[in-house]
Amino acid sequence: MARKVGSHAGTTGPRVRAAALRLFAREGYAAVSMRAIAAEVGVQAGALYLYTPDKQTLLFDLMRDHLEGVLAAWAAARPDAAAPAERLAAFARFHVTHHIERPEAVFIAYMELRALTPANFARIEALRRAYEAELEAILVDGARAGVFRLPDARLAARALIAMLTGVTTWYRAGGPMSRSDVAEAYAAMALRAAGAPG
Amino acid sequence: MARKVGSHAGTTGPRVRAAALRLFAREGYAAVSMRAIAAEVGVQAGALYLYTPDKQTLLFDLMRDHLEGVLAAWAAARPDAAAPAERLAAFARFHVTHHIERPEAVFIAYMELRALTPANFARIEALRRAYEAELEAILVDGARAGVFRLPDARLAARALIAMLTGVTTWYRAGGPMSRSDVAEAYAAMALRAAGAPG
DNA sequence: GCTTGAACTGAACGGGCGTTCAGATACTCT
DNA sequence: AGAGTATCTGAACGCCCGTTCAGTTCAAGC
Repeated sequence: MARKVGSHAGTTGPRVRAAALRLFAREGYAAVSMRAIAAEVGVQAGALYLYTPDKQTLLFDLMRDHLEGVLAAWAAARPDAAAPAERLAAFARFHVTHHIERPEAVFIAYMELRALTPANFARIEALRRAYEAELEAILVDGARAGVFRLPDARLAARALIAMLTGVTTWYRAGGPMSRSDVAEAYAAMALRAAGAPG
Repeated sequence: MARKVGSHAGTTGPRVRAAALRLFAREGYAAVSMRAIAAEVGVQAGALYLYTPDKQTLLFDLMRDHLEGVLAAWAAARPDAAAPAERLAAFARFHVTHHIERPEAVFIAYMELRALTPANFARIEALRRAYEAELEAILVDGARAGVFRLPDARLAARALIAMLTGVTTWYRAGGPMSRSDVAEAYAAMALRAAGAPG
């Protein structure tokens, strides 16, 4: 037996990545075998190697795609001309709504860093720092303008990102709060944490 | 060859747990073999089974000890009679200073939940909820007294714990900030995020 | 100093791992 | 219709996994 009916790289490739995303998030990279991913797709393990050179690259590609997606989406949503408080609120709302929609990718990007080879880790870290720098720039601008009261912009950026990202650990669709309710609540807390007046 | 010179269960047992803690934190539970832990201790893999019934229990014990330690330390430090704002500041300072000292245990307790069997997971989750409830009670008291402005106490408790725990992902001893500097900065942000006046 | 039991070794168990590859089949293009 | 190629199978490679256990050695108590 060999090629399957209806098989097509254009559909199998995405299904491989989707299965890997789901399984890596649920069980962890090290605990997921290529055979398990293949079974989820409905294929033998060897077939996966038509779509990724190896397991490590599969993980790396998922992380890179996620982080590049976050950066691109923020670049498109970013209100450049607004005042710092408005920019911070926009960032918080964006971060929560974007992350709440893709908890699996978020989980992987933050938890499987240690599973990356050093070279791949460096590339992912650079993307993470670039995103963190976006928030830090807002905080620095606001502190300079005297509208934020912060102990330290770098520390505050890290604290706020941790707070905002934490939403993915508990939010489940179908609960009492809508996504925009949650985003608004987090944005209000972020503004207050930054010492914005109001 | 068999028993080693100077061997003693009173020293090997703790060394097994210490090695497991370090390796689980660095590589992840699934990626660490019993043979790797044994090598770290300077022993053969079979000897580990004098100190733990199996690998799963080793992980569970590390998590339980950590969480019970957090709860006990907070129970000892907790200022019961103080006003909500002072209690929140105390909680934030305690959480940051306690967690900053044991980043490996914190990492494991938050990242390896998925590696637990369902029964063990339930027991660990109960401890985590008990700790979260401590913070939530402070927030509820403060909101009732009108001294905090919160969207939702449960959401705020989760957001604040995520923010405070995030310190372990970046703080390294020997940096420009002392541990108490960091704890103070986080406590100030937590108070502001809760809407405390000042 | 001898005995006894605690501490540990080294080998083995069955099984799963990531990856490769020759061969078989289904689709596509002419 | 036939050729060529993209897609997938199934078996195999060497290696590592968690756990068990008979046997060996050290340390402690009499």
